[in-house]
Amino acid sequence: MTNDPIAFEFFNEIGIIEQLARNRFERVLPAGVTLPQFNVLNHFVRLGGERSPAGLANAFEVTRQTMTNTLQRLEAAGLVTSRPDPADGRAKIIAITDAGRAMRQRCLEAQAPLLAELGDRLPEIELAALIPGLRQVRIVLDRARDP
Amino acid sequence: MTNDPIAFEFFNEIGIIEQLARNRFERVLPAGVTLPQFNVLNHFVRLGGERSPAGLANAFEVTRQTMTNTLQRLEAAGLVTSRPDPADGRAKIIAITDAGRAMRQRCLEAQAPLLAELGDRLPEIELAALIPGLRQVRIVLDRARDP
DNA sequence: ATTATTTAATTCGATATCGAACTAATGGAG
DNA sequence: CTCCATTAGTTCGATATCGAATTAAATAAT
Repeated sequence: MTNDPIAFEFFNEIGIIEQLARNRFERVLPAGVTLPQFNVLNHFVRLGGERSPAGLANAFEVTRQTMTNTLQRLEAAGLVTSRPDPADGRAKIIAITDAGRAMRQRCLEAQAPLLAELGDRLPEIELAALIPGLRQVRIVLDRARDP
Repeated sequence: MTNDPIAFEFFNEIGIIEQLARNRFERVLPAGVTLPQFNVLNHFVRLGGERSPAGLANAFEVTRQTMTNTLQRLEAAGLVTSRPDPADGRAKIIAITDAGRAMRQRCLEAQAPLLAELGDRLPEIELAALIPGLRQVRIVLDRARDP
């Protein structure tokens, strides 16, 4: 149908899927919480401990400016706290609050029906089969960053 | 490592890849042209003819508001033209200009080195193997839209 | 020890994107 | 024909995201 390079087709599908998935996820999240915000809360709950803004930016592959923005909104909503790093005058230390944990839980519950619905339509086996290949692509792209 | 649902892992990889790929694409585009803008120009050149804003919005899976925004920027830059649809008083008809075609060509040339670099690191065979699965996921997600 | 480079975080301006709400035109139900 | 629901396009406000530039602190180089 088209004779675009394979890479074009590939990234086209990726882009469309990302858009559709983000949209569906965001529509079921509790009011005021966005997907990037949820991802940060989820990160804290899953991995525990505290993190620097730069560490979070790195983990999510966004710039520090972007993470600053997201963290400011989370802090304004009382979902995370921020304190100076005693060991490094430039740095901050971000921690999740109890309200943040509760909100993350609410988000999970809100998403459960959506995940179940997707599970009906997309057998997990099919998704699982794609993950190793995607991970490899991600690693290659990641390694090819700015250097 | 984690015991998230498979779907979570999947969409996580999708999201990160999309972000990295978009970033790399945009950095090689000529100044003033963004990825969504290029995609519209490319669409016109590949498929020919004219299109309504709503048709373009549908093709790219974005809202009409978003497409209005992109088209206004393209028109301001002289890369597309807009005229009323004689058959429907509400509608517009968008067409690419010669400048738009030239710009699309410049974008392709600017991206060639990047595609070549990716080709070195990501054998096309691997990408090609993932495409059918991705397409299926995309179709399922697309079908599950707003109803 | 002084200087230069790197790193952390931020601010600013731009674009994309969505949802909500609006206007105008179309088209179908009575 | 009249009224109402639908559709096309737009405007507005919010969030995410990046690149560029700034400030301050840490680290390396000399």
